Amino acid sequence: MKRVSKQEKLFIKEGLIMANIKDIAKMAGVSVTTVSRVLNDYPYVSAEKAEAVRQAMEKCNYQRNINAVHLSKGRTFLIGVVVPFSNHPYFGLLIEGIANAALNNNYKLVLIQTNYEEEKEVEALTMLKDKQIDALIICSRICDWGIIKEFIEYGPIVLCEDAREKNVSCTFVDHYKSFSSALHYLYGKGHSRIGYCIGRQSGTNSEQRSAAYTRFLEENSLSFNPDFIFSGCFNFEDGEKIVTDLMRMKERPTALLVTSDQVAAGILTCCKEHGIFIPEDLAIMGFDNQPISKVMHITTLEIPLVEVGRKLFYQAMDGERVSHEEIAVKFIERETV
Amino acid sequence: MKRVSKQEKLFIKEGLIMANIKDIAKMAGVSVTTVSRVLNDYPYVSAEKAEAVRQAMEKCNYQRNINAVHLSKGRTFLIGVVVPFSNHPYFGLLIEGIANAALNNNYKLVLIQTNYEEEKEVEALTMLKDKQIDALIICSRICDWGIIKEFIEYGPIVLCEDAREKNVSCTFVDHYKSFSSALHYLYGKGHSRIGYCIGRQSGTNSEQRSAAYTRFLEENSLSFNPDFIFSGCFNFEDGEKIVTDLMRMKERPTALLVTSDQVAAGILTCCKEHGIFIPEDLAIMGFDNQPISKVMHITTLEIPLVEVGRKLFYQAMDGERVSHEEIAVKFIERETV
DNA sequence: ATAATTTATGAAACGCGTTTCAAAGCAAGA
DNA sequence: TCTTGCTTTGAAACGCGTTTCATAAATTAT
Repeated sequence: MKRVSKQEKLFIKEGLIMANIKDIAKMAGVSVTTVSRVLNDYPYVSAEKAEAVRQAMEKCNYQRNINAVHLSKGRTFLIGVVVPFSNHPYFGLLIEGIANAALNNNYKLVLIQTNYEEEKEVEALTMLKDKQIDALIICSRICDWGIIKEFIEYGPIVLCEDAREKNVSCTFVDHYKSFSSALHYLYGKGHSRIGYCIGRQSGTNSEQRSAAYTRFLEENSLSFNPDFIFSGCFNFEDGEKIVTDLMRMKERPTALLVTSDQVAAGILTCCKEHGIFIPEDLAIMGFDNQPISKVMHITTLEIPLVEVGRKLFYQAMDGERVSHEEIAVKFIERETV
Repeated sequence: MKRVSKQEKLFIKEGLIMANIKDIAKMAGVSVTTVSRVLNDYPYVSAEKAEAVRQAMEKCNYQRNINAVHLSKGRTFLIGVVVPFSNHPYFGLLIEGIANAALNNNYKLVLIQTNYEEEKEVEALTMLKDKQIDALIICSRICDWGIIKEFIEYGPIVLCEDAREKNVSCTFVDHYKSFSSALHYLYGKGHSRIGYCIGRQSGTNSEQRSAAYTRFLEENSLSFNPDFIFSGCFNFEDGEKIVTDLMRMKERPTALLVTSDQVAAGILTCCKEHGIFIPEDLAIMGFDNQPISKVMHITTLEIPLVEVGRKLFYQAMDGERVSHEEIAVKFIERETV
């Protein structure tokens, strides 16, 4: 046991060296147990001893080492959030909802931006295993379910996709249902050449949309044209490429179902520049009801993303129970169809 | 010292109870020091002992407790990032730059969304003090410098504002200079009734812009009209309110300097709907050169935000040195002036 | 009056990994 | 031959806080 010199005692008292709980105990004339009790608002400490502890802490500007607390308690009050991109309105809104709920519950976010690389997703899962985060929310992923399920035993994992057949919690939109209803709405408006724009073609959400589209075509005896499917559509600026592609096509869709209002807004803006009239030449329907859709009068389906984020957080906190929450999608009719 | 029962040994071997370093040492027939040496790629371990350790770890699916590692080593490989909003393109790009650099250097981000509340900013600073994060990047703040400087002793703090006169590192745009040059450009194009749109009126960056505007008016003997300054402009949809305000004004600016391309795009879109011609009736100049500015042909000043984020990260990693990096702003002329 | 409960305190063990220092053997250099 | 440096290993101390269990006194309930 290293003996503390007089010089070090002086430094600790003046806050030049960080004091530890033993220093505080000695200075206050109590045991480390009593100091810990004061720190953790435990009832059985006399008022005078509690005050002595508080004064010692203030004199030394004491701050406990949080890693020691985490080791002892087995919790870090950090929650991991996996997103493919930070700079994207959809995920920005999810993060906002999660972040606000987290701060209201004394949790902090660890943001893991994956760029849709499996290795990064596994890093996030490993943080759960090595106890660096108390829970993990996966907003979008590329890794197989088989990988995720190996980590469930280490802590709560929550998905932002339909996981009703899996033993993890989720908050999700039934994309098959909402995509189908949007397709039927467009069909009811007289459209039979309908295309759609998505971010990527893999993933649970995208598979559901694809299935809905295929089913829709069959039900209505419509032929499938692969050129009517546009992927890689994430941001406003991606609308430009879609319009360029449309201009080149002999046979064009007369309606586009676009899985992001931002992209829909980009398409709309570029169509105006190229003399394509909306909705006469091309009807456009968005998703999410982001603020930009109101400004530009885009017909859309509303998903309350901040609220989804909030629910994801509370599911992650409820580590005892697995729950599956479906989010209702609301139809917002404006001027683009 | 608690004696481990035969049942517990079996559970550890089968991975039903998490093994600790002592279990691995016993199973491999070495000391915990040797196990730690293997874990940390220390050279002085014989090949056969290293292999025995590795096999024991694999058999138990061993994962060390990262909080114990952090306690021992005094580092968590977490970096705090303070942003006012998650859902905003400017901060989204900064975070993207920081996040990519962080992952390339084995660091993870702890995202603290403050909604411009001082209390939240102090929470972030406290994480530095209690050793939960190794460094802190403040992208935008509301708290006084007096608060920040009390935390410098606990670890590296990096600001995204001009902090050349302070003992913290920063990566910044000289907003006085760039705002001045933009004002002079508009003046040179014949405009004397020039307004500007900003997010908020407080903060280092905003003060510099305000000073540049005041100086510009004086130099050119132009009168100050408070109605020409629009604040609360963060997103595309905020453009709508600005255009509504413009329509009500008797005396309107003939040019607008807008501190975000997103807002400029929103203004542009709404002007078109209200019969205001760009640039004939109103010239618009943006900032950042976000992708949307190219699609909509907005004249702008380019700030490479992803690169700024990257630089902020590397400054935070260089805890030994204080550095101040000015970012050059590049003029991009398009069609809105 | 006796038993049970509450209040208050502290020594020591506990969580789990890292590091220091001692010890021993071997090889190279003076 | 002696000294120095390298290689290898492990016991014990260290980091810093939390919790358990023992002890004693005071208060309340039977």
